[in-house]
Amino acid sequence: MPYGDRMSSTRAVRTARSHERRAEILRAALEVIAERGYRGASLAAVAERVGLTQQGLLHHFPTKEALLVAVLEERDQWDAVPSSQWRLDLLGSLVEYNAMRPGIVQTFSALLGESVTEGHPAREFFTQRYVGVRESMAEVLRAEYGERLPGGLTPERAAPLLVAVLDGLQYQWLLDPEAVDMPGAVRDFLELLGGEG
Amino acid sequence: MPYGDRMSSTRAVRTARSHERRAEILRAALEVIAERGYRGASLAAVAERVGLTQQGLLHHFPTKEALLVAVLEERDQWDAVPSSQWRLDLLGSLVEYNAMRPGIVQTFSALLGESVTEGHPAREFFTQRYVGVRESMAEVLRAEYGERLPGGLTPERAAPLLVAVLDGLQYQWLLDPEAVDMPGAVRDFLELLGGEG
DNA sequence: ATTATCTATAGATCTATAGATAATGC
DNA sequence: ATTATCTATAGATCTATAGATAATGC
Repeated sequence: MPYGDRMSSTRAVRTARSHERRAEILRAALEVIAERGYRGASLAAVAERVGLTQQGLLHHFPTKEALLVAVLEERDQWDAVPSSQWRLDLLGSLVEYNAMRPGIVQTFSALLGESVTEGHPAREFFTQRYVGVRESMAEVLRAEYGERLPGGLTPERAAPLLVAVLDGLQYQWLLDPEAVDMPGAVRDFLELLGGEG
Repeated sequence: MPYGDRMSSTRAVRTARSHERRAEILRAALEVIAERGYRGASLAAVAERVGLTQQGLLHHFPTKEALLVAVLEERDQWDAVPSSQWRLDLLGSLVEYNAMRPGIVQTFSALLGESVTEGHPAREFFTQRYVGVRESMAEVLRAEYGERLPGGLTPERAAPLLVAVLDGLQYQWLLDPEAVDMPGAVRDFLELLGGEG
């Protein structure tokens, strides 16, 4: 189908360019949100970072909220945690990796903090995300330990604690990286869950 | 000293009135910050809640930042945690109490989240607060268990975990109160720290 | 022809200052 | 006389819409 081919290859080029631009914008948005939060991030600040005017940016994302939604959807990175294939002893390494990317952690933490306020466009996203993350964590814990962890908890009781430790440590670490050994603390917690060794 | 007396009683009345007004404003600010965060909170919204114009409010607090500082200083409530007199088994009850005051928890959590962004006026406050809270928690743990907790951790290693659990659970609970038993989870964690019983 | 980007601009806000007026307490 | 509050307003922003112009790819 030459016609179809021409069409789709044309489109492919166009969307490739467009996707590139969108990706640039999303990267910039991620940075600006890390620095100022979503409410404090202006479209103009994001646009400037990719050499566009604010109105030029709105060609790619029709509203500020659409931009945030795209940022949230893009970032399965911060959903890299779960999946039934996961092994618990990878968690320490994952946190070590996060500790090398303070920007991402800061964007995530700023958005999570804002999301508890009323009418925040990320609220539903985070609510659903935590439902899923708790379930996945419980699965991972069950795969590792069965119905009862060495520490005595069921996977379902341990999961929210594990998630809370990860999130809570991020705030302490972002505020005072020198004072908090985030990966070390996570490993401490895993040992606590898993019994003496 | 009749003169001194008259002076101070006059002042006492004035400051009493003024303090009352300031307290009203701080309460309103707490609410508005819970709903919209600090950056999203407008002076006009706070003022309206106490029946003032925005300019009238600025008579009591000269800038928006001064208002936030006053809010943070006022709230030793969220610093009610530490002190060497504390007993660890009160923590569950404290969290139970917090679970009945979602407004306060939400204000705290929204501010903590925002505070990791650049140039946020609460950043230094939270950084210092966590240094102190970790130290106090370590002391409390040491008073209870000595140099080594039953779970195997030192007080200094356990303290950031305990604090992280408290903060992290608050976000999960604020987003989905039905799904998260915050006081129960805290008690689970305390048992984990303290060994089987 | 379509897509990307720009200029112009409307319409809301927002913080903060200046200065007038009312209320309070000697 | 001091304190509390108000009106008026400056000066910045901010998001979003309308419509023109440039670039891209048939």
